Amino acid sequence: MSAMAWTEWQHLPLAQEITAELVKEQLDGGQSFRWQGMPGNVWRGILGDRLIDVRPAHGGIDWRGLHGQREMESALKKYFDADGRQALIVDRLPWRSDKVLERAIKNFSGLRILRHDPHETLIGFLCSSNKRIIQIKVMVAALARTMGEKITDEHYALPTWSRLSRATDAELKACALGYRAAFIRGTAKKLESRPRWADEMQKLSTADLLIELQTLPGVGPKVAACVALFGFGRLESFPVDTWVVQALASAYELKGWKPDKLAEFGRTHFGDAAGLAQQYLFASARAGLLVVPESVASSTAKRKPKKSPKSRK
DNA sequence: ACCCAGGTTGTCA
DNA sequence: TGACAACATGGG
Repeated sequence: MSAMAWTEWQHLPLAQEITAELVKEQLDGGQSFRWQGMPGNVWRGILGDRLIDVRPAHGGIDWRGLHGQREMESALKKYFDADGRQALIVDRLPWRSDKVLERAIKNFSGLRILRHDPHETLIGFLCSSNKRIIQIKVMVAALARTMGEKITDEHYALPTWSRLSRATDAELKACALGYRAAFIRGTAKKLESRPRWADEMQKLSTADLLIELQTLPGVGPKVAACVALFGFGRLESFPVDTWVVQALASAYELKGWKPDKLAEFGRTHFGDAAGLAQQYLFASARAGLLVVPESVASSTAKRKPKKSPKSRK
């Protein structure tokens, strides 16, 4: 394809207003690894085999896509929760009795869990261990460029599990996955013969889904929780990563708790939208905006200040 | 040069 | 079960 043929910009109303900062947090804050920032608050991303631009606009978002791509608007409506279903769910969180959560929600008011494709989510988070978000994006883009279908000269869809199962050592090496290459290949070997794996897993309860996902190589409790949350829309799934460990330790006085215990705390304390709560806490912690209760603040104030991980991104 | 990164796995008590 | 190092790679 020589020149990209874009449609005209079109408007998609969203049930709740969205700011440029929220769009950035949602598209580039660790939920997705397939968007890149462009001039003018525009974000260019790949949804399946579609190349799409979006930008915040009054009352919703503006978007455009390449001519000939199918079902772009319906895909975006689902992706951005245009109906506003999550607003009702956020209100069910225990923010009335939880000052930390209340503040975290206010910090990123309107933040949503994007409804991603399971395949894309699984690939992304298989690459996520011991990597920063920016580096995960590089690895995922390399996988697409090396083995995916071309959309434009610069944009590629993600490869299928069937294709990934046939990846050569050289192809995987070119993606700079490190030890994660074995995760991708191992999971590909298990899923290449299950083209309907996502549909099959969607039928499972969330508890069973998490167990099923963890049978895949490279998928432990945290990656499974992320895939369930972002890829399968299970808003009760509560991923515990390094940021959440820090956040819960400092703001909820849960120092020394191990991840599985923290996950249990998250599920019971935050309830059926624990994953949404997690995302507000995650975003607030990364932005250095997490509120620490007085009792904790006073007890830690005497300790020598330790370097906060927020200085890097 | 050294430390860390949206963790998982294998290996020892 | 539970703690702990190893794991590849890149950036600060």
